[in-house]
Amino acid sequence: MDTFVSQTRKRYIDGTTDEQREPVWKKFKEEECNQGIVKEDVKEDAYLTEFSQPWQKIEAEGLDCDYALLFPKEEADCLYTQLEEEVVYLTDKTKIQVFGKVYNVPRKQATCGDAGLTYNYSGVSLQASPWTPTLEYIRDAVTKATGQTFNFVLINRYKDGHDHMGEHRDDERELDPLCPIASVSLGAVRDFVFRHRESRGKQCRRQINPVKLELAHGSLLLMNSPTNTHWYHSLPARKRVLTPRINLTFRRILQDGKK
DNA sequence: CATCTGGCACGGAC
DNA sequence: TGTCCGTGCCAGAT
Repeated sequence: MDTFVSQTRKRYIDGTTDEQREPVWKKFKEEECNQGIVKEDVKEDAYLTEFSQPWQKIEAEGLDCDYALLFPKEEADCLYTQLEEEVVYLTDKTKIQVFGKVYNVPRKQATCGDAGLTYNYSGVSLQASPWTPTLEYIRDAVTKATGQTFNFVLINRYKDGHDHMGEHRDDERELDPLCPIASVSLGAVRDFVFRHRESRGKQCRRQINPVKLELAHGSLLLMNSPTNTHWYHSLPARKRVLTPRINLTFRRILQDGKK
């Protein structure tokens, strides 16, 4: 089922392309967040035709993302099930050090990628396992949809709404800063929050509203340059979420850490 | 890329 | 309709 066309120019829900369009915004909470939010009630099948991609642009000062439903529900269900069988997560010895204390990460992690790649963050060094068939399939679907290639994927599994990830930037040295990061979501819908680096803290320099999204089952969020240099992102805990979410972030890693 | 805590907002019970 | 109270969310400290 070759639903996705090799087409590097993205087409949006309203049929326009990058050159033509104005950003389309939807408010998340009217009072708090007048930046963009992807919360359209999309009838996915209506947009996932053979010839168009239903991209939505998410923009703010220094933030540039594209969001689309990459997989229809049935296919996303299937991919989720296959990943649950295929992916071998690191044992719960995945530790992280913050403010001098060592913690287990509040989620499960795995890494796959081309042979020999390692990924370092917050003092942890993760060696890439070989690609699995399902991960290769998803990677190739992302490449067809975006025109971008990737040599590595970080897999995070959040077993329920208690699992989460704190605010951070993906600013590792070995990441190609100009290559977008492609985030594929499968399973439970979770909130996702961007916060501008200069609008954090009690006496922050500037008042810039956060950008809040819901990441749907089967969705793809492309984080384009320079988003990661200006904005932190997080996956906050959501107590009412009772089912798992698997997140795949496809990246391009530079072999010898040059920048 | 962590947890902990206090303040606050929201919503259900009555 | 008003108040009380439990829950969850967020921001700040560490």
